[in-house]
Amino acid sequence: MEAPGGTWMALNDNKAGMEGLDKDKINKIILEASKGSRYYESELKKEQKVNQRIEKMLQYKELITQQQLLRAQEQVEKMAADLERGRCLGRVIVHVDMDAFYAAVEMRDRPELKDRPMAVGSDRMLSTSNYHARKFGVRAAMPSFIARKLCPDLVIVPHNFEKYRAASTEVREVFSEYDPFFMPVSLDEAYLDFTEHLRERQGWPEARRTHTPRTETATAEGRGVEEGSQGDGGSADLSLVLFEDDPVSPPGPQGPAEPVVFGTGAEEAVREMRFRIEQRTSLTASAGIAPNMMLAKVCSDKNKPDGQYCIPADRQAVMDFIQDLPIRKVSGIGKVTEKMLRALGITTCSGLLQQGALLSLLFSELSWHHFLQISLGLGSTHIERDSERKSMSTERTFAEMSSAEQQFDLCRELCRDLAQDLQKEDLKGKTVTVKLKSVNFEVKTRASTVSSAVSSEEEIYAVARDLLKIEIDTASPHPLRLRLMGVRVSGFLSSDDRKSLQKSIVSFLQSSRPPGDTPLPNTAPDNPTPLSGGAVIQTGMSLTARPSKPGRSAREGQSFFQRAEAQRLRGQAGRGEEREGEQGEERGGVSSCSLQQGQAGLTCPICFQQQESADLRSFNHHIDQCLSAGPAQSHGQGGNLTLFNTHLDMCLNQDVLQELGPGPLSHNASVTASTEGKGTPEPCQSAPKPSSKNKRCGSPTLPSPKKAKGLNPRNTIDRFFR
DNA sequence: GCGGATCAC
DNA sequence: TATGGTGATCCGC
Repeated sequence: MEAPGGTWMALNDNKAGMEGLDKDKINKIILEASKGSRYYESELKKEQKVNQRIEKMLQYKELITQQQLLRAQEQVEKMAADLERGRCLGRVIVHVDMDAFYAAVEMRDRPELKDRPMAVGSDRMLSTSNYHARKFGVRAAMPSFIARKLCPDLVIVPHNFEKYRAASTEVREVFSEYDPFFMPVSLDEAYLDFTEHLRERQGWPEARRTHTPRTETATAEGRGVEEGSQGDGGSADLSLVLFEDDPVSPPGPQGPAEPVVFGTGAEEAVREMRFRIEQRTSLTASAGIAPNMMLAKVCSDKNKPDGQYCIPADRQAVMDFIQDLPIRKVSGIGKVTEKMLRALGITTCSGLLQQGALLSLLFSELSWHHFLQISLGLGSTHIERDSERKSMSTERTFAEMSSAEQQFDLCRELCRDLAQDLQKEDLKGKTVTVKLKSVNFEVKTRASTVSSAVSSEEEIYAVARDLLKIEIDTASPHPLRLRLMGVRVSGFLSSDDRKSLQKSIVSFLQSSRPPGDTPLPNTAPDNPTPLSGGAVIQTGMSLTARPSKPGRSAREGQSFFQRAEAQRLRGQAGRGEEREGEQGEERGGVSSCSLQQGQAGLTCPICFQQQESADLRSFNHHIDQCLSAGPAQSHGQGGNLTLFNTHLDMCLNQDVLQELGPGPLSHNASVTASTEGKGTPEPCQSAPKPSSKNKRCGSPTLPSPKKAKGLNPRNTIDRFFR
């Protein structure tokens, strides 16, 4: 999905599809509609702040001496040389982006929308628009009332996420044939590593690269008649084979459903993938091919819609491409950064390189390293799957709310929703954050970290309520006039915490064994208060057990069975509407439970008798029975317990799963290992990711941050601009 | 750990 | 009349 963009209030002409209305006219309409509104005033204020930041930066720049600059220049050059040495051109990275995804899905399913300007969204805000509407200046993240002013005939279609998810699933199935470990960014976007595919593809016979177009009548709507009103005329007339890549003969002109043969090179392979996506979904995709993710992402935008662009694996080609590339095109450089850099006279990537020394003196280390990498056309060459989530939140915008009572009610409601979401992923966190936005669009967040992780409505609300109360009391006697409230939970238990809890569970289970049995040497030493049997029994009684009280140790709020269920559900449902929990399908889940589930059903960990039903709920019920009957009932054998321990390990701990070594997960495991920075035997190191969570630079070819810091600790003067 | 900002989608 | 929701990260305290 295209980013909102826009330079403050004005229209962002960054993107394609701006042929219709006069840009000035569009901007005028937007301004007219916005002027005087609280939103507008707030935007002005924000802009002022940025301007001040820039002012400070420029003032500081004046203080920089020639000598400082020379020293900095040296340092930057050294760093650039190091980066250059680590440059990797050996991988073929592809970024795929579906064209106007939501809008395209709606148009596919409702052909009458096809030649009308339309957008997908709510009454208040648009998610995306079709290319027809874009000519009017109607864009993603635009409020609907402005869109209607720009284009009175605009049709606004409400979201239908089920459909988008379904389409996305189909697209991803195609992706996985080229890279089973592709990295989804959102429903409509992904990075793929084509390197392996291309290696294999070299030996493929033509037949394996031949695809027959679907006939027009194959599906309900078909892809309809492209009227070629947009872009480069759609892809109905696939002129695929006239590309350089492969000498295969073109199909006869307009032959009915003539098979299409694709070449063996990167561009042909990507063309083939896009062709298959369109055949499969009647949706078009754009793609970028490049030696790294940063470049691939920029490339996919270049020939949008329904096009692709390739930067060959050649240093000069990369540098040529980078030369005049506007910095704003690079993912991670947003409105504010662009403006700050523009104030320094930098608008293109080559400018970043030329002004490297200056930037190293004006920006934080992380920032100027990032800039330097961009300026050299470097980026990550390894595609890592999503890491574990770090927070979960829910927030809502509403008509002005000033009554404290209502605010507390709403807060509770948000906590309830959030608790439900947390439970779906079986998460507990220690930090609760409340977000408030006033009717003047001023945003405040207030956080509190508690000693034991929370996940239930009551637990979260207990914290959130206090935070909210402080704000209300502080503002008193004035009421808080809110337009938005949100609640977030973060600080999730680490996998180490999970391990320790899982050991605790095991030790609990041991405690229910008859005396005389030697206990497993498994008790968590770092958990001074192992779970009391009562606690587990209480909270583990059933899947509908009420939330646990505060003050308990980690994760005990849910039984193992609840968690197994949660994990299973996780494998089916995504995380959210737009950004899904992608790796759910590949990791863990019920598949790892086959150890016990297998043919006959599940084995009860208490009585060690097989249960017929594989249904977790009834199984859980059985456990309840067993537990109520008391430990005296249990008569397990050591063998079974060991087996069960193993099972617990597998089900409870995804890290353990990965450590289990080769197998379907080995790729993941190796990726994880390499990102740990423990020496990467790979031919290509992942370029140090600027915005990576890893503070240290992953590549051994990089100078240590320490060195840079020691050189000029005061270099980082971002704070002067704030 | 907290809070404000920035960014992506 | 009227400008979203979710998640991540960075920076300076």
